[in-house]
Amino acid sequence: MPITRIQDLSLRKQEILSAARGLFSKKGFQTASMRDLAQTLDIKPASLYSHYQSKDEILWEIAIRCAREFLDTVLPLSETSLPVEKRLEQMVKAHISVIIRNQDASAIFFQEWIHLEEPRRSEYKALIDRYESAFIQLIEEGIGEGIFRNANPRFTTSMMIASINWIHQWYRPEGKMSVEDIGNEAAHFILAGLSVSPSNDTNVR
Amino acid sequence: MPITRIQDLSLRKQEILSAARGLFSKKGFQTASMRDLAQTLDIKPASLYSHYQSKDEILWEIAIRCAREFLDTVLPLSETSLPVEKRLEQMVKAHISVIIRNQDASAIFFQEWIHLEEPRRSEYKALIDRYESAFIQLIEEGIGEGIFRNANPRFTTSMMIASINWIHQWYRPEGKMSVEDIGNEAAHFILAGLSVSPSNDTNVR
DNA sequence: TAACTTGCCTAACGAACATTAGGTAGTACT
DNA sequence: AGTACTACCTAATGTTCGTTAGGCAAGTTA
Repeated sequence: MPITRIQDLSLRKQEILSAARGLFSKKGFQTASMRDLAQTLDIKPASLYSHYQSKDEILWEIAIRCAREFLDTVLPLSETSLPVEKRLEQMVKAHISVIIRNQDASAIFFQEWIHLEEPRRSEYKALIDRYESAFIQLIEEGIGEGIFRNANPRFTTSMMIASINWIHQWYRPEGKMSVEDIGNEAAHFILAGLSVSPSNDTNVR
Repeated sequence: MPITRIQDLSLRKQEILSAARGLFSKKGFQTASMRDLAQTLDIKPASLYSHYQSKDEILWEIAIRCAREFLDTVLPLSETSLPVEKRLEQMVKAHISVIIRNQDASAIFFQEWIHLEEPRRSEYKALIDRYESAFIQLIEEGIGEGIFRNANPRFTTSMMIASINWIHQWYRPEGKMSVEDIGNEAAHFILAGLSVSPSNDTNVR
């Protein structure tokens, strides 16, 4: 018996979460059944309930752990003493690396959480809002300093995060782009999109 | 040339599709049941089968019509005699206007089509690929002309479309941004992200 | 040794699911 | 008047769903 009472998940619980992540992200939460999950683990469906009380609880565990990973990894980078554009670049790259390290969980972080039952869904939504707010505030700060062009911070954040999140849909480790390549391309795209330098000829003001 | 011929629908069929669009986009295809759909229309579930043979067929009708709308509206703009960056700007704005005109259908165009059964799913996928290819080719053309920076065309297209598509998730007609505002912001963001002007970037060749 | 815990089992529950069979009014055309 | 079509109905099909009850064998602890 371990001395620490700080509860990490049992090995079995982790195995179940891992299998569920794969299933939920591949087929979607509603489509993946507890029977599917049990079969993946080579046990009977009822046995899952020795570990988790409900399907919703499994979704919740996956979602909340993934959310924490994003928040803990990315948010601290918004408060360093680096210049605004450097901070944003780091956040974008960090966000991408979290996606790629947790590709299955990311699908749940972005999409499947919507199927959480209340009150978990609201609690989760608040986390995401907090996450996005960090980006919005950073962009506002950059605009205030004249580093970024006068964009709509909320709109820009939405576009930015949507464009990055899509990575989880197509990224394959064996593909041509490395994580660094993706981070560089994405950061370049986004920072250029925010730069004050008048792009060569677009006539948008 | 046309992959699937779209015939005109009876009034009742249109009403069913309209209700289904709302339901599928709001709750997701799997979550929304034929019972839900029937209730929305104030008829019995079995009556739906007088009009459509299956739930899959309803999803298919919605998806394929929406796909046609995107392809017919946006693709012709890629072949005009305008400069590359102007064509891309028009395509982005046209894509956005289709999203906003068909907000419910767009959710299906982007996400719910995945639940189509074969062989419809593959046929649909081919349409989307054709759509994306037009953007990829345009970006390649722009890079070749030295108008766009040396980005990865496929990656950039993916980010670009993902960022625009997200609009259907939050746009509300009563919100602060008009369709024109959104089109301008998005086009600026994307074209600036592709411009050759080097911003503060680490890996410019 | 006895009690407790863990992790699985068999078996079944009620509910919800998409779908089908067969029928009936009302309307339109011949 | 007869035919055919439209748009719905009632009733039921078989399947799958999440979940529960109760039990059993092995390992751990007292």
